Formats: sequence, C-alpha cells, structure tokens
Amino acid sequence: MAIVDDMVCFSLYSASRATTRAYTELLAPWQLTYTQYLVLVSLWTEGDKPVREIGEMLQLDSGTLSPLLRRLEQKGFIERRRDGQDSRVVNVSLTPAGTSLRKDLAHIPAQIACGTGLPDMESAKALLATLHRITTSMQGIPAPEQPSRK
Amino acid sequence: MAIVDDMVCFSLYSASRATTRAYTELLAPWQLTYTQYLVLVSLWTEGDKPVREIGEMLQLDSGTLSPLLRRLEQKGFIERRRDGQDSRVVNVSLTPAGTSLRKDLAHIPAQIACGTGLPDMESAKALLATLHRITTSMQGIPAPEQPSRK
DNA sequence: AATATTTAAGTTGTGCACAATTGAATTGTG
DNA sequence: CACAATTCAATTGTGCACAACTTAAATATT
Repeated sequence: MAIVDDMVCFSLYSASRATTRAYTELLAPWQLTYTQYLVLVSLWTEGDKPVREIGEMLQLDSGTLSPLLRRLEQKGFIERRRDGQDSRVVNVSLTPAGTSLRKDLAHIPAQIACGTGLPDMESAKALLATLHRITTSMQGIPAPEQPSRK
Repeated sequence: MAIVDDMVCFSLYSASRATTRAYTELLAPWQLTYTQYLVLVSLWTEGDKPVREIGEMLQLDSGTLSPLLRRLEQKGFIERRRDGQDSRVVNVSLTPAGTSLRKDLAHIPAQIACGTGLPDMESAKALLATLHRITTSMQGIPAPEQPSRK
C-alpha cells in the first residue's frame, strides 16, 4: 500500500471482510449469511415491511434482495406476499420460525462486540460517527465531471 | 439496527461498500475493479511477485485471485509466468501498459482522500489504528467451542 | 379516457469472496 | 530411494453487490 488514502480504504475493506467472516462463523450452525442476518435484524426490530423498505435500510437493491429473500423463504424464516392495495409491493413477514430465531441468535452481538476489540462504548460511538461520515461523504464522489481518459 | 455492536459492524460494511463504489466510479474509464486496482497498487509499490505473496498482502486466496489475475492479464496490464525454479509458483509481473497505468491513476488517491471526509492526517491515523485492531481482533472469533445448535 | 411517466420487484450477467476440492510439484522422512 | 505430507495455483460451486434491463402496476398528464 503506497499512500495513506489507499491504506484507509484497504483497512476499511479488510476490517469489513474480517467482520463478515466472524459473523459467517457464528451464523454457520443456522446456515445464514451476514446479509441474511441483517435482513432478519431489521425485521425483528422494526417488524414486517415491504422489500423496498428493507432495501432502503440496508442500501441494497432488488438484484441483491430478491434472491436473498427467496433463500430466506426457502429456509422457512420469512414469507413474501403481494400487497392487496398495491400489487407491485411485496410484503415480507417473519414466520414463527423466523421470529423465534431471534432468541437463538441473541448471543451473537456480545461475541461480535468482544471481537471488535473496542475498549468501551465511547470509542464505539466515535468509530460509528467516523464511519457514518465516510459513508455519506463517499456518496459525493460519483463523477462530478468527465474524467480525462488520458 | 438494534444494538450498537450490530451497528458498528453494519457501519463498517456500509462504509466499505460506499468506498468501493467510489473507486468503481473513478476506475470506470479503465474498466478496473477495486480489487484489481489493489493488485496493481501492490505490484507498483513492491514490484513483481508470485500469486501467493499477492494473496498474503491482500488476504485473498487463489479462488479469488486466479480469475482476477486472468482478467488483468487479458486487459494487458500483467503477465503470469511459471517460475523456473519452482514450477508450482506463478510469478506475476507488470507489463509496460500496467506500469504506465500508475501515472494515469495517480489522481485517484487524492479524490478518495477527499471522499473520506476525514479532516486531517491525525484522524486518518487514528481510524487506521482502530480498523487494524478490529481486523486482527476479529480473526480471533472463529469458533473456540462448538456452538449449541439449540 | 388514453397515454405517458413513475414505481416495485424480478431477472440476467459480471466480478468478487470464500469454502472445498483437485492436480501437480516440492519437501520431508524413514 | 520411496512415499507421505505439504505447498501452490487453479477449478467448482454458492452467495452476495451491483449495473442494466424487463414486466407489471399505479399514478400523472393531457
């Protein structure tokens, strides 16, 4: 890595992958992926919702969500049903199995928190703020002008 | 997101994806992906090296690198040649086109640095340290004991 | 009402990331 | 030397992440 800017991005990328691997390990007994877990967390905490709202929350489009939700449905954790009012909308709801999974996975956040190696809540909040700033700030990058192709 | 531990991980995941998207945008004129760019950076700064060393540096296995290097080779930026001494090893070297690409992409780190929204070098270094700690600390998660399958 | 625009979800295709396996070459050991 | 174990890269298969496109339905406009 040459320059600090690249290093920050690479460290971000490495830390993110290491975290995903840790979740994958912890979720392995349930055959769940990290992204599938995120969908379940959003349903547990905010209740049933349409695909669009899940996508807004996790910043994922239907190209990612459609097959992912199909797999979660096949596992029996969620159900998908077309909305009666607006049949473009697909409402996603937890099954009893999906709901009860919440208790079974309740040990995971603590193990992950331990895995971060962050000393206290203060540093966690500071990191959170920094990461949010990066995320929103990075959205601004997309090509303001035509980059010179050489 | 329910709990701060999940939030930290999700923020990490979001920031990493936002960063990758920014690189993708900047690299689009050259049809390069972020990971391909990382491989080129490692070759530019450290010179030609075997596949194994690239994998150690970026923490990627041959399942990721083999097809990626094939694509970089097809684009004409690198060459792969079996080592004369040890023919298990594949040495990766930059072509003239791959070498000269370094100048063409020299503007990218500054744009990304701007995109991070980090105010100064101090905060960048602090973030770097935090991310490194998370990365190494997360490696320790993998199943110390058998998780109860319920 | 007829047409155009917008919106929601799904599909297709590319490229990682990673687990698991394969195959060939090298090294280690008896 | 023989053969077991290890190493390196590639291959296969799964599941995101995302761009581009399709289809159907709802809304807006004339």
